[in-house]
Amino acid sequence: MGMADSGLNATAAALLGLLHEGPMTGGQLMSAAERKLGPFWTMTRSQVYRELPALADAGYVRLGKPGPRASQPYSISASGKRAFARWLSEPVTRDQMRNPVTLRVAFGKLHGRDQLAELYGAAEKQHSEALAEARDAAKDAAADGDTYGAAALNFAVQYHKAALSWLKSAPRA
Amino acid sequence: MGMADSGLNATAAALLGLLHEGPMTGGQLMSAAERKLGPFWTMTRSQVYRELPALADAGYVRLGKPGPRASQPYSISASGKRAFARWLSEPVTRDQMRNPVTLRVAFGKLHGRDQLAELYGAAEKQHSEALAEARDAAKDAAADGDTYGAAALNFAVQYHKAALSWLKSAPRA
DNA sequence: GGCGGGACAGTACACAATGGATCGTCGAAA
DNA sequence: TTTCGACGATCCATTGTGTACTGTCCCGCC
Repeated sequence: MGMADSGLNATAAALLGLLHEGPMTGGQLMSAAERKLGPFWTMTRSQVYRELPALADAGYVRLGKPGPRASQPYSISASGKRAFARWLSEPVTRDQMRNPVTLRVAFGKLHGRDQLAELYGAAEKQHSEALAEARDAAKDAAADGDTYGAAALNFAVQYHKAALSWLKSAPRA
Repeated sequence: MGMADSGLNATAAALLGLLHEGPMTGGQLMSAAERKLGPFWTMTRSQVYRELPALADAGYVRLGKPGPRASQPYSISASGKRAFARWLSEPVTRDQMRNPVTLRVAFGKLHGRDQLAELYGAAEKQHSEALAEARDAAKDAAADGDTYGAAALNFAVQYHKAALSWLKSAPRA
């Protein structure tokens, strides 16, 4: 029952996880993350490019030969794999929710009526688009035989469906 | 259609929203936020105590007479109400999701089998508890005649229900 | 050829959010 | 009356977000 602290934050761990598939540059990691994890795990370039040198310092990744545009390939090391495995066995942090639409709805009494309608419209648009994206991504993952990836993406699908159905029942005025 | 930038971040706006119900100290704001917004909007003490002086500097809240334990009551000012109204009319930021359980599931192939079962168990526990809390809070809000508050809390209810049902179908191995 | 403009890799920085440690004050139990 | 625990508040290190910027490469075009 490995419980030793991996010293990884979730972002670093996600990068190490992705690197299990092979060496990638920062840009490639960004797009892989967006494609495979994006719908349920946001990650920004700033974070990626901050963690990568830190991971290298820790010896968890190794640098390859710089490519075009100074792009820098990274590959995971044996100790990186060990750190990732340790991270997997750590207890999950309580999942946190910060939903800006819901926050506004909570103060619905202070809205003008048309404001609320606009809010719902924008929210429905966002969730519909995100739902479509998540569905596509899940289909791709399934087609690749990536059962776990598809399952994870399905979480996002369920989330957006729930949000959409909640929106339909939200108080109009 | 007021689109002028309110200059408020979501946390500051939430505080101003809560202060529409009357003057409160930092501690009272914390508990009010936890009770009424907690299930769909996490907020930490650090944030609250950082925003409050900033809000006072901006003239959006006024300080009352210090109470016991140096507790400091704040009341919203007219310009604070205006700033809040402006914030309400701003476009919502894209809602972002960072779900640590799902992230681990995405790397399910790299888990040991019993690790995955443990993960699901812990996640189910968390969501069940959160679901119960959200339900209670929604009931309280409804009993208070706070339709919007109840609707907002119902979002959390739907979310946790969706998460729980997703967990049941998640790949076991 | 050479000179645009645009896409892309990476950097920089300011601001926001999180979590944990700490400190003084107050109330109540021992 | 002392001590202990809860509470209000503060601080700080780390993490996350958003935007603007640098340089480089590609491609079409004259």
